[in-house]
Amino acid sequence: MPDQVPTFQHSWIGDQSLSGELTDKQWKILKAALTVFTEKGYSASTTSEIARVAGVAEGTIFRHFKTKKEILLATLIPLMQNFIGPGATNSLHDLLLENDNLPMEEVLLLILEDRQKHIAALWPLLRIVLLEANYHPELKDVLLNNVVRKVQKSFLVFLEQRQRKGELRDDLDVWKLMCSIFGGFVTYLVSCTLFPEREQGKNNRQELKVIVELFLRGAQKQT
Amino acid sequence: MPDQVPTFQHSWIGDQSLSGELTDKQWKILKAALTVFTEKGYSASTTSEIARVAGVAEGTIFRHFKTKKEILLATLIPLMQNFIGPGATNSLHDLLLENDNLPMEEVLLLILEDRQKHIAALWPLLRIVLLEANYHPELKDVLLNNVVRKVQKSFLVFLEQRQRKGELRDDLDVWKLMCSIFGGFVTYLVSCTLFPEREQGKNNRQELKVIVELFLRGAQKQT
DNA sequence: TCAAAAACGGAGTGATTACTCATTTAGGAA
DNA sequence: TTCCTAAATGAGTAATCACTCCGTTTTTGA
Repeated sequence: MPDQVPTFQHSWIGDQSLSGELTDKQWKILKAALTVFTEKGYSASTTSEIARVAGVAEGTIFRHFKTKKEILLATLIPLMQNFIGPGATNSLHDLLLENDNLPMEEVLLLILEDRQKHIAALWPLLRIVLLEANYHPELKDVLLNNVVRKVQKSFLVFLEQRQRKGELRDDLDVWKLMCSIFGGFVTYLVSCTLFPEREQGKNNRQELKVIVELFLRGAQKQT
Repeated sequence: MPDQVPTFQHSWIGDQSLSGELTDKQWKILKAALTVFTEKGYSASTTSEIARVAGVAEGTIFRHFKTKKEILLATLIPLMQNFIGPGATNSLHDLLLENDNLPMEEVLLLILEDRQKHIAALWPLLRIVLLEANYHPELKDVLLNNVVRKVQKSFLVFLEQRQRKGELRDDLDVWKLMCSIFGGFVTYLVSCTLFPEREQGKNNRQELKVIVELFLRGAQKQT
């Protein structure tokens, strides 16, 4: 059997994303684990394959991690805490600071375009996190508290500011407004991957503009 | 080890949902398989546990199904074709026929309430279907063609009718309108399960009304 | 009523699993 | 060079996996 070449390169992972103090071997193991888990899911992955991909002996793996599950957690939890979470909020935060004076419509478009690129780049990682969070409560906790809640908070603050400026209706909960734009956006992303034929040849920015406009017509203060 | 009592009872499955011609044993096996897969996922489930839950010998399983994967497909594919798919479209179809004369807002509210109940009742089944579709293309195909596309079509027809009546804007694709209401609705459902504390004590119907109103303000023809 | 056929049971198969452990290797200090 | 220690190794282990085989029981049909 020939060696399989991993189809998914984790080029976006910096050394600091997994943990501060990692030996060369630990680093190789976690990177290999991420590759294998990403391709087959946790249950269908084997420690022997992780060892093979990492280029170390199987015994070495269990010198650094007590169990297979510990490998999963040691891989995904630091990535959520140090990479996915900060990556999601920092970029959003900067974007909001820099464009505070722009009209709502343009800021939202910038945000959605930025998020779309970000999600696309991280998709293999996000996919395995979302899937495995269903079976491992430890992952679900970290996902909720270090990613979901933080992104929510940043975005809610932004919407509340705009609400105070009078650019958004104040007769209903900002949460509902967030659900509306978030839902429309995610549904568009899903629709792009499930039905690529539908979105082919269309201008992505134009499509995002429609989503923003549809949201704002519902969410803006009545003139 | 004491026998485990399945925590998820598939009381909603009718005999005809899985297949027309099933022996008693086959029926027991598929029901047990569904229970076990639902709890642990496909990869982490074992044929010996399925046999135990079904109350048959492990050999009996492989008399009826060649492989473990065949059990998965024989369980989920008929359920999608005969139960999830029809259940989703029939109810929608009836509801639209009966309330053709009602204003858009009320019909949408009825639809969302109906869908919410339906999804809640089927959730354990839908969950395993959505999760395993990520790893088994055969499931993904059936899910797309026998569930997603059919629901879409029914709903698109409804929206197009209302568009022709002048109740919805005709300056943009109905698809976008569908994405908008669908996204807002699904996001609300997800938010209810992820953050139950947020929705506790609130009137569900009232919350759905807000979603509908938010959508319609964006999607209705400007007066 | 009875023989042929089909269904069933459960011990058993080799392969594979997560994980262990005695041994080897590597690298720095004396 | 010669230790010493910690890291790395890979053959090995018991358990478990999906799946088979064959004797027994049940069903079928005439």
